[in-house]
Order: sequence, then structure tokens, then C-alpha cells
Amino acid sequence: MPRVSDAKEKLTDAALALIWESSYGATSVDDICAKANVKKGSFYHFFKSKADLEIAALEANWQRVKQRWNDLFSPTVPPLQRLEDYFEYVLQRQTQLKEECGLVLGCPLCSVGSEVTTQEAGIREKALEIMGRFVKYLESAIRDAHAQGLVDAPDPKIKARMVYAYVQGTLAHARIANSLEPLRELKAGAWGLLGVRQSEPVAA
Amino acid sequence: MPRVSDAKEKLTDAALALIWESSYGATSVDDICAKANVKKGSFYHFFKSKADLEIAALEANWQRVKQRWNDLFSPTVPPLQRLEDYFEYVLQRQTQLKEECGLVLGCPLCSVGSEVTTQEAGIREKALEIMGRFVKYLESAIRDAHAQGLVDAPDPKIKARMVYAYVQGTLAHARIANSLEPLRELKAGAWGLLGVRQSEPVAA
DNA sequence: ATAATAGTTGACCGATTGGTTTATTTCGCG
DNA sequence: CGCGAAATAAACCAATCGGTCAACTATTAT
Repeated sequence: MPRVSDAKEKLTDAALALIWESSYGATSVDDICAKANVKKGSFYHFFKSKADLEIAALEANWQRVKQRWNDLFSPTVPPLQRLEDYFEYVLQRQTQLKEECGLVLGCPLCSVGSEVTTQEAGIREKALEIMGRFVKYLESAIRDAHAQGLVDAPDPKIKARMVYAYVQGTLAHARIANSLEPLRELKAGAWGLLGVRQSEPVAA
Repeated sequence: MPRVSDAKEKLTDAALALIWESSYGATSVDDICAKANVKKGSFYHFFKSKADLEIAALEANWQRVKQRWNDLFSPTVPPLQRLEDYFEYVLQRQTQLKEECGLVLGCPLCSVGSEVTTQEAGIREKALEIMGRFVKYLESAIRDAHAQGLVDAPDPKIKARMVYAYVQGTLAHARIANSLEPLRELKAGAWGLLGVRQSEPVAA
């Protein structure tokens, strides 16, 4: 009946970018509206609060990156290769972000999640939920690797959480140090964590 | 010549606690002054800005916890025991914090560091500097363990950063999930990361 | 065509933000 | 003692915060 609008997506895009680049607290609703080129009245037509917007932004972002994960973690790819591709992707993506805005940004779930945990319960829960979804990719890759005798991981759920924590910690450090270097060790660290048998495939 | 004051310490104490419990952005100067029972005029007599206060708070906190690290990481303690004691301490401390304020708070360096990185360069640098100081404890423990053939860590510096990243990631996850559970796996994860030889000392 | 409705706009709000100012109080030291 | 500098107090500031509102506009199903 009425007209259609893309303001919602423009707002979630702007919010994700701005809050990722700085922080939830330092990003004002006015900033977001300005970047999205949407007036504040429209903002509150679509979202009931700034927190509500951020929750929608995290979900929208997940729906986008999920496709990448489905690709990288396809069961047709050998399990350890999935992980290796993932680590490589993380490095590439952060490299790209650094070129685009001069900063290593880390993971938007983790930085925003740990910023607002004690204040905005909704955002915290959404971040936690999305993290849980992602860990499933790691988990099944690790389970497959274990089934093939490539790693020693009788409990893939726990191992997946460990690898995820290690990656998040490394991303956080990369953000704080504004350096890509820590990200180059992701594979080596994860291989240790997983007890990957035989480090080197001994050339081709 | 003039009178002495403990307002400085009261302010750094209050700032560290409040910002740790919520966040840098969500903690106002007024909040800090109220908690410290110090008037704002005095605040700006001692510190030139809110960021300046937080930098001082992080440094003051380090000077306090450093003593604990010196104790836990004493060279008189077997190297792997140092790490085990450290993981145990992290769990105990977070348990205590949860009892005191109902929340798993994680690491104040990491949460505040990753919140303000792109905005308050001074805070970021201070957090990074203190992290660097701490990693030295891990590094020498790992180097000693390697020298004794307990772990496979030819490059203790890199391994130390890996273990630290893993611990930080786990703490961040514990904060976001408001759960102590992930912290119980610290030893198992770190042992994997370090390639500790023989998992069990086979009873006494 | 038009009525109903989703979307848009910009002015507006009280509260709070980080920070300043000026006057006053305190007290160690010569 | 009393001087001078450090510390305190409270009032004050412009700017910004998240959020509201009523009027207005564009669309589209009928």
C-alpha cells in the first residue's frame, strides 16, 4: 500500500561499520543517520532504540557472512583445509580492512559484545548467539578431521570453542596493536591446539 | 608545602572498577567522581582528561597485580606449575568477581583496549604496553619448560603470545557469556598449544 | 483517481556529556 | 606564626546525547 524503503539496510550497514571502526558508546545515533543519509525520524520509525539497531545490524551482517562460511566450510573440502582456508580468509579480510580504513578492526561480535555485555543485554545475547552459530562450522570440521585420524579431538565441541577463543584473542590483540602480524600465526597455533598429527606434508 | 591528598588513588580505583564493570564509553566522569567521593574540580586538578585518568588507572592496577605475577611466576616454581597456577588464579579471580558483582568481567586491559583502540590512542598504547609486560612472564615460563624438555617450544616468544591470545579470547568469551565454564579449560587448551609432552603424570 | 498507509522530515526535548572557572580551604614548611 | 602552594568545592558551560512528535509526502492496491 505505501511506498518502499531501503533505509533499514542503509542504517544497519552504517551502524555496523561505524561501531566496528570505533565503538558502540562512541558512535551516536546522529553519526549513524548521517552516514546512512537517513533522518533521525526515520531511524526511530524502523528501530525502537540504538541497541535495537545494533542487534539488527549484527544479524544482517551474519546473514551476509554466513554465505562465505558455507563456502569455506563446505563438507566437500577436506576438514583441515577448511580451517586453513578460514585462517587465510581472516588474514585477507583484516588486510583489506586495514587498507580501506587504516585500522585492523578485529571481530565486530567480540569487540562490541565485550563492550556492552553488562549494559545492553539484547546486544550481548545476539552476539553470543551468532558466535554459537559460527562455532558449529569449526566443530564439524574438527569432528571430521578427528574421524579421519588427522587430529586428536575426541570432544570436537570443546576443541572448537578453544580454537574460536584463540582466534578471537588473536583478533583482539591485532586490533589493539593495529597489526596484522599476530594473524599470520593462526594456523600454527590452531594446529597445536588441535594436536594435528605430522606438521609438514613434506613438500609436494 | 601544601596539604596531601589521596584523591588520585581514589579516582584511579573508582575508574578501573566502573570501567571494568561496564565500559569506558558508558562510564561518565561524574560517575567516577561520585564513586570516588571526589568533586569534579579535584578530578581535573589531578588529571587532564578522562582518558588520562584511565591510563593512570591501568598503570596503577598493573603495579598492584604485578606482585601477584611475581609470586605466581617465581623461577623457583617449576615452569609448567607456574602456568597451571596462573590458570587456576584466573578462574579463582573471576569467580570472586562474579560473586562480588554478579558478572564475569574478563580482563580490563582487553575489554577497554579493544573498545577505545581507534579513539583514544593513549589508552590503547598503555594497554598494549602492559600486555607486553605480562607476556614476559609466560615467555620465560615457556622457555624454562622448553629447556627442561617439557614442551616443544623452540620459539617461546611466539608461543607465549599464542597462549596469551588464547587466554584473552577465553576471558572475552567468559565475559560475553557471563559464564565461568570456559575458564575451566584453560589448562587443557594451553597444554595443547604448547605441545606438553605426556598429558598425565600418572597419579602420585 | 483516490484513500489509506508506510515512509520522511526537521524541529524539538530534557538530560547528560566532558571539561572550565573562580573562590575558598587546608596545611607543610621556613 | 603565617605564607604560599596544593587541594577542594560548587557553580557553570556549550555541545551532544538518545529519543519524540506532528506535519507532510509518496506510493500503491483498489
